Amino acid sequence: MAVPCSDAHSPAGLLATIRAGILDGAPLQAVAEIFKLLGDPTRVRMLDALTHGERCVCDLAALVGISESATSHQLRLLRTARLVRVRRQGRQAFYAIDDHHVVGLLRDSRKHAEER
Amino acid sequence: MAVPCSDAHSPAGLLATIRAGILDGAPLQAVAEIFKLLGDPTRVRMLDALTHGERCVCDLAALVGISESATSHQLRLLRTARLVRVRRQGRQAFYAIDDHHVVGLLRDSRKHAEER
DNA sequence: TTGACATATGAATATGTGCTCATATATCAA
DNA sequence: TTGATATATGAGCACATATTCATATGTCAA
Repeated sequence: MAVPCSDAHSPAGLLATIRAGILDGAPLQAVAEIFKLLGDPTRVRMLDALTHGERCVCDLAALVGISESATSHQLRLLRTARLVRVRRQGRQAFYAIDDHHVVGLLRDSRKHAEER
Repeated sequence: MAVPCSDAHSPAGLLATIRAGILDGAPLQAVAEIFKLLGDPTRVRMLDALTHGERCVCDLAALVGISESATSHQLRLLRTARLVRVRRQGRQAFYAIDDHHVVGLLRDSRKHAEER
C-alpha cells in the first residue's frame, strides 16, 4: 500500500506547527495589499518621486509620464491604503508619503535589483 | 494669463533632477515584479511556509489550503522569478526559498502590519 | 459672472490573473 | 506491465485592474 506524501517525510506535528505560524487573516491581507500596491511600475515611480518631497498631481503626472487622470486614479488607491496623504492648497493637491515604511521597502528592493 | 501648475511652484530644474533619478527601465521592472509576486495572499503564505525550510508541493498545498494544481502553478511563477528553487527527488519536488531578500521583506512587512 | 485651471471620478475597455478541470509526464510498488 | 502517486501544464472562466474618455467639482483671474 502506498504512503501519502505528507506522512512520508514530515516529522509528526511539524506541519501543524508550521501551519499555526503561517501569516493569516487581517495581517496577511494587509501585507499582501501593500505589496500589491508596490507591484505596479507606475505606482513605484510615483512613490519614488515622492521620496523627494510632496508634489502636486500635475507635476507627479509629468514626472511619471502618464495622464493626470491616471495619476489621480492611482493616488486614490495609495491614499485609501494610507501610503500617501493629501494637503490641499487652492486648486492644487499636494501628495506626500504617509507611510515611511514603504520608503525603506523601495530603497531595499532598488538596491537588491541593481545588484543583479 | 494663467500660469501652468508645473511652472508655478517648482524651483528651476528641480523636476528635471527628480525625473533623472526616478527608478526606470529594467531595475524598475525587476522591483515591480518582485512586489507583484508578493502582492498575493496565497504566494505570501507559500513563501512564509518556506521560511521554515524546503517543502514538497503537496505539503505546501496542504499548508496554504489550496489545490496541488494551483500550488504548482504559483510555484512556477515564483521559480521563474528565481524566488524559489526546486530539488527533485523521486516523484517529489522540494521547493525552497532561493532569494533570501524576500524573507527580509516578508518579515519587515509582517512586523509593520502587526503594529497597526 | 465668466472662463480657464487643477483635480476627482464614473463608465467603458483592454489586458492580466488565479483558480479549476482535464490531461500529460515521470516515478515507484506490486 | 499495471496501477497508484507526485507534479506539471494547457485551456477556459470569472474576476480584477490600469488606462482613457467624458464629465463634474471647486478655485482663481479677469
